[in-house]
Amino acid sequence: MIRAIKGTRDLLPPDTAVWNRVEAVAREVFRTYSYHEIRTPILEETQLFARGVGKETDIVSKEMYTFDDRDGTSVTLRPEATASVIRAYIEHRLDQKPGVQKLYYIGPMFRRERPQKGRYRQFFQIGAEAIGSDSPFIDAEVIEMVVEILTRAGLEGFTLLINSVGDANCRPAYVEKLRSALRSVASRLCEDCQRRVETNPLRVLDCKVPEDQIVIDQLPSILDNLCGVCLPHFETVQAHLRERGIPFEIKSRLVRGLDYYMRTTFEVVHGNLGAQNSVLGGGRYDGLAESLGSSVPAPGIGFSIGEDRLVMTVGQSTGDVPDIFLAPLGETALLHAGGLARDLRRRGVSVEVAANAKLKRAMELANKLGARYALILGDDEIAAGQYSLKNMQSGDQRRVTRDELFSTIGS
RNA sequence: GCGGCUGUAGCUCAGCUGGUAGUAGCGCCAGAUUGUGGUUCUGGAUGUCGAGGGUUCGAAUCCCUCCAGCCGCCCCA
Repeated sequence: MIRAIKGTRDLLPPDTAVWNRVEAVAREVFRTYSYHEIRTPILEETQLFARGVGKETDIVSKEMYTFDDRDGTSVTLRPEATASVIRAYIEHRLDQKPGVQKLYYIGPMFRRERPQKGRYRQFFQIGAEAIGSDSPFIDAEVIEMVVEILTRAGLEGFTLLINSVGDANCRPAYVEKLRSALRSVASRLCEDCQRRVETNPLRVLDCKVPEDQIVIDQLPSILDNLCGVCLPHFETVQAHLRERGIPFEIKSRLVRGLDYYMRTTFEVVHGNLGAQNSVLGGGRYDGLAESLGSSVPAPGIGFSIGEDRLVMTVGQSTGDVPDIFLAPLGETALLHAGGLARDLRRRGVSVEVAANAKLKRAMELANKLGARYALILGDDEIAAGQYSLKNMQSGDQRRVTRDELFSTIGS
């Protein structure tokens, strides 16, 4: 048997109904914040991610699906979408368009990790980017929007974490400060952290080993080391969030794994997701466009929601059920039912027709499918210009004319 | 990439220390006389017991390898 490859999966009904609902909510929220959809290719030149996401990140260094195209260029299945959106922004000179470019996307991403609960090799993200403004107002608006999407999608009990990771001005100095502080306490840390002291000191802050926490809590905080631009920026973002009544927690140890983040970063976590407790991550990336070759500055901020994780958390669906199930008796009635089904469908009614004529079987199916009504069409009904309409829940059955049928079901 | 656990019908599983697969539950299909579901009863279909190899007279049961899934590490969404 041929099966879906490791880390990928088929989404089947009724689950797809939940996916569709979540996406519909997201699109509706995006619309009200005047974001517009962008669709970029799933396949990109490898160097886009090497330069955009960062060569040293785990994503680029060991998780990408990369292969040589037939002409020899190295191509990659996108592991995230921000780099592509910025590429498109530069390529199509979207900086020439009026106002802040607000773009959103929904689609599959690919990372070759070990699959786990909430972690797949093909996974879906719902994300957005606001490009062309470095105002903290935009940061707050983006965060508000994401909270709105999660809430309206039905997510409960989540926590919004925010932080500032500084910029090219203050972060390097902080990293050095952190590194030297770490060297003096390294012996009290876990093996992984001892390695990180040299490779990536910021990652120590994200360590989950309980014994390390006491040591880590004593380390210098990025928030005490922000420069004269980053600090007021972060304070303004917080002021806006408070003004809008959005609850958040400052987590100075919140570190992101993509190189392009600067200043504001944020994350939403939820308890039901196991080790993969993050539903969403995002942040500001003012230098990204330039590092991808933009001749003009294009400060931006964005996020992406892990759709698989969101769907997992907002729960099950019973799926869509037919409004009415037609049970024609005999070939003549079936012909008639075909036309009637078409007319109902044109009125927006969802209809299923039993093609095999046995009434008992038809009623059984109507019941199993959860149809609200069943309509029996025998020769005598058709001759009389009336159908037998049965309410499947109450069991009531009555004769109705075609017009009565439409007015009963159509609403 | 590294650990741990798991892998028997569509689904959830039983099958003790090896003896040649379950009357299990749910689901599916078909019946219980003529045009009516949800309850009940009867019957039926479906498995190379994850794959390959080994031990053995004999393996779903023991051993090895692989594959897949789950959980954790790592990382992230």
